Amino acid sequence: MDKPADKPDLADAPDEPSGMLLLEQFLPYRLSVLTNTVSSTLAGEYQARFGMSVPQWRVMAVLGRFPDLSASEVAEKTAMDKVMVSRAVAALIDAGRIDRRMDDTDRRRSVLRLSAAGRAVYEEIVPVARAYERRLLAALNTDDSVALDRILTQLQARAGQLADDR
Amino acid sequence: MDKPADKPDLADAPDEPSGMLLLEQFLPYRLSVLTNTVSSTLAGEYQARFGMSVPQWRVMAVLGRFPDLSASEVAEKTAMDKVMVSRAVAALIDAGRIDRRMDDTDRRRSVLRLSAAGRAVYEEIVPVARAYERRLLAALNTDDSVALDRILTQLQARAGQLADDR
DNA sequence: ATATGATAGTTTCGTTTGTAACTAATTACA
DNA sequence: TGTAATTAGTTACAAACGAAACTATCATAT
Repeated sequence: MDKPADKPDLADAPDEPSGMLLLEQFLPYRLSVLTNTVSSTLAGEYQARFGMSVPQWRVMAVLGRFPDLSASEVAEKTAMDKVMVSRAVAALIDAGRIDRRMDDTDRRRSVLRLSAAGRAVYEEIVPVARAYERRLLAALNTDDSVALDRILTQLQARAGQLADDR
Repeated sequence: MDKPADKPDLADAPDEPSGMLLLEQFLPYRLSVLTNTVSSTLAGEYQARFGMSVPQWRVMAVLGRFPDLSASEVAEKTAMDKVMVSRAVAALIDAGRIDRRMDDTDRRRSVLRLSAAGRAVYEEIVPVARAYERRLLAALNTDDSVALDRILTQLQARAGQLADDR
């Protein structure tokens, strides 16, 4: 109560006058820059080689792990919306990388899985993706790696709540 | 090498067979989902109220802190490319939120700063942005907050390197 | 049965974005 | 000097995206 409310402990933080915002210390901004760097670098690895977009790769990634999902199940697991899934699926079918068959008991649904060619591509990309992640995480010591896992889980949960209460 | 490779127990178990990739544990994916959640929630706060896009807000944020930058200096500080800065600046001038004057000693450059109206908007948004960040970080304990700051710095540095060696 | 509403997925349309080409001004240097 | 190479910033065009409208099928209820 007696603490002067506007003198937070700025000791090791570069100054940030309370009427201003230092973009380079602002968490949403830092996350955005990092994510852009990471995902465009990683995307570069498979875009050039396989002509595949990020949404397409996400669809393949989830079908590689969970075969026989419907498009909306894919949407749920990839955090993509159904329009984007629809377009990615169309392109992947066109490229012969996934197969679709209609569900007999519900003819609105279709069931998706990697084709043989699709699985071959998947199995080439997975090690590349893992290698990238490994090189990235090599920047952290073991404790920080563990902390990051926990932190991301907590931030995502909170960010989800904050998005909901509006 | 002799490990039994085929446990048919793929259900929901968080193990990650080496030929597969569990999207929900993959760092680039988790970063991407978190960033989308965070920045669309935050953007919602000022888009509705001020009709301002994310790129526009970034330009204002950096000009609020560092007046009299050129467009390319803004680009550098915001991690945006010059085309996007050009468009955001045009819209902001149009909305009367920033002023531009030509540099006398180099007539290619122009020098940008918030107008009075722009500063008023800036001063309304800053507390909203800070409040959001504070609520987000409240999900973490002090140690993890400190760790996150360090981790983001290290990951960004590494991601930058990895992006360069290609 | 048939009307109502919900769900799966696609198409359409306007906006945003990225790449490349462009204009204009400045610097390098021969 | 004068010509080539850089740099600041804009414009043009095509691809990517999100929101909303749409088609088709299924579920529910009267």
